[in-house]
Amino acid sequence: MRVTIKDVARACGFSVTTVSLVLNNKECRVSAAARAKILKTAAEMNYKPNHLAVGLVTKKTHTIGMIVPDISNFHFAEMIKAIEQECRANGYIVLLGSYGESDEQAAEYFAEFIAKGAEGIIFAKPFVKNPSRMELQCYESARAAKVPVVTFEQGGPDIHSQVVTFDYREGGYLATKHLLEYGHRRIGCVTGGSEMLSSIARAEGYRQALEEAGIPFDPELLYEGDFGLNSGIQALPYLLGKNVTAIFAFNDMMALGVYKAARSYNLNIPRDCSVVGFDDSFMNEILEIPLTSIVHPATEMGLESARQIIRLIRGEPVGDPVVFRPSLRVRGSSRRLA
Amino acid sequence: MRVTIKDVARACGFSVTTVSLVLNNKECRVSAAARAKILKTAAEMNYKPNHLAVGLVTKKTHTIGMIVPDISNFHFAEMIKAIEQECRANGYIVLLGSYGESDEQAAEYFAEFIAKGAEGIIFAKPFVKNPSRMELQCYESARAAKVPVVTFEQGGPDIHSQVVTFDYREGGYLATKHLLEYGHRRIGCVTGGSEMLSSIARAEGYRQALEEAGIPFDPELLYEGDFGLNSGIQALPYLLGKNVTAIFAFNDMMALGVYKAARSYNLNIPRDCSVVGFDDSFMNEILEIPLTSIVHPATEMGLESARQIIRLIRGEPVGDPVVFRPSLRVRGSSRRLA
DNA sequence: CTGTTAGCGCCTTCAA
DNA sequence: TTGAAGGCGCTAACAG
Repeated sequence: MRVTIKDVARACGFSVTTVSLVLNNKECRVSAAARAKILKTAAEMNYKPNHLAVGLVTKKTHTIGMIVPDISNFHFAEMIKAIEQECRANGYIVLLGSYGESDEQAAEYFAEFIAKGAEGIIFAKPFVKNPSRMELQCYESARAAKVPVVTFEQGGPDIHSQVVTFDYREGGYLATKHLLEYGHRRIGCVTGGSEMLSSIARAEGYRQALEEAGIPFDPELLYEGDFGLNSGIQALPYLLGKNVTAIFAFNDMMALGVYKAARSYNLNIPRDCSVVGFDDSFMNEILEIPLTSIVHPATEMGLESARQIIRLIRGEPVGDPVVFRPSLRVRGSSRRLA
Repeated sequence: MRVTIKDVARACGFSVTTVSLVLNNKECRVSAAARAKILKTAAEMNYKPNHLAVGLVTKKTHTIGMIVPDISNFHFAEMIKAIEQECRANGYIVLLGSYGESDEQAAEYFAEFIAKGAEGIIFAKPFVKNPSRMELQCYESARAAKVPVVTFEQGGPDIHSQVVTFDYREGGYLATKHLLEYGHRRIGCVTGGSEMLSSIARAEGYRQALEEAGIPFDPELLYEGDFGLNSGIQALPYLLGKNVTAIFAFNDMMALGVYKAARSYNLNIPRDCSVVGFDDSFMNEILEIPLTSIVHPATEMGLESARQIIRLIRGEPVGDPVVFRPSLRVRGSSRRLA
């Protein structure tokens, strides 16, 4: 098959040990002449170490697992890109898995990646109020295998992970406050799943802003979505039926759904309805009516998560959770009421 | 560390061999009682085989490498998603690498994935007229290691890969013909790199359609882009300066750039200029003026590439290159001239 | 300075 | 029906 270290050793008349020493740049011992000769023959024979064998003995695979719900979602695609680049820059290779809606699938990937020797796992799974057993099992198995994990939210007290997160509550607050300042009083929301902590946090920010403005909270103005395009499409008629003048979509994808639905109803954004999104994906600038949105920096968060997992792998100190702060980017989709 | 097969063997009083036999479902030998007991203790101890060790001896890692230029690009994100799902369904895990513009980076990933024991590689790298040495080296090293490769274009005769491709020429032809049928006579193009075969093919289709319509080809109407948003932004003023009435962008991303630029010039699509894209990403339907585009099915092509690489790995027959045919999806961005 | 000897965790003949 | 022994390719003590 492939050329092994043994072949190289035989070819240049040294022992396997010496060859290994040289090829791994162990500075110690070994004469310059031997080193040169070994390097030369290894190169000539196009020797490449078998990482499986190396990993088996060193316990280092230079591999990081990354598990996301959906690769084709803008936010995760950007994040994956940043993670992959940072990992590469540090000599790590990325194993990729996506689980869609399935906790079970996520847990399977978790186990699989650990079995494959991943030295760390970046796990982009939103926490819900009551995590499933499958989900807890992920963290449990990682702990047992001493594989560090980075998540994008703070889990419960029994969940051991380094956290790189975002102030979703503040994001919800900023978005709502912006619409309030523009004179809107009936503001609809397209939320994420009702059990999802990051969605609940946005909703809290929304309520707080309303409260500060002295506007009573009306649960009818919340339409429960799932962060997918269709949620936005379905939310628009519902919310317009509630006489909202503005819609805060808990992510950009759902805001795009609102856009799409608006076209089919012959409605004009922002004249007939203001829209604020959440994520600030690059599409927002390209739309005919650019989308006002909360900046949720996928690239920076991905980068930071990669940095953290690498520090953990190296046993370097990692400090407190990293919390990214939201900011608001105002564009044409939100309009000041007369 | 983790529990090994040896631990399980000791715990249930059988030999490592027997345990291995049972855990790998080798039907032969082993009493039902032994089998049951072994299975039970393995589960209790939460035994998970170490894939590195398994791979070292079986030469099977159940891993497939996937190398793309840019993860966050719609087209590749969708493709990656499909590949990941198909691989998972067949018990393969995906290693992900992106190389941006760098042939060297691509080659590094290639070597790295092979060293990590990838059993096959899906390589989404557009071919250029004169492939660099780094690039040829990728295929060479794969051949040497007997690792099958799937590409999305037909390479030269010395490039050994299974091909899952698309009729780019026909795509260029259809897009152009559509605009001609709508009465356009000066049709600008935003192309990809001038050396890139798939861009050249689109341009050939464009020329053929013009020729059939008896319109002389004017090289000034080609603006050389790079498949990125900015190319489209820059192309618009250039092409309008050449008095085109329609623009055929060689991918959707550049078409979006044209959209964005159009807004800043206060131009209306399709009134002032028709636009046709290429890829038909899901955004096209969401735009205020939905984008007419050539359907370039990322999901299907990704799926097929995964199927092919798996067949190759299994040593199953794979037949001729798979060629996807383009179709045109007409939407609001192209307009019939009076 | 260099080679010998043990494994890493697992699978697989071969022998019992 | 089961177990012992060897080896995958490599690193790392430990000797020379």
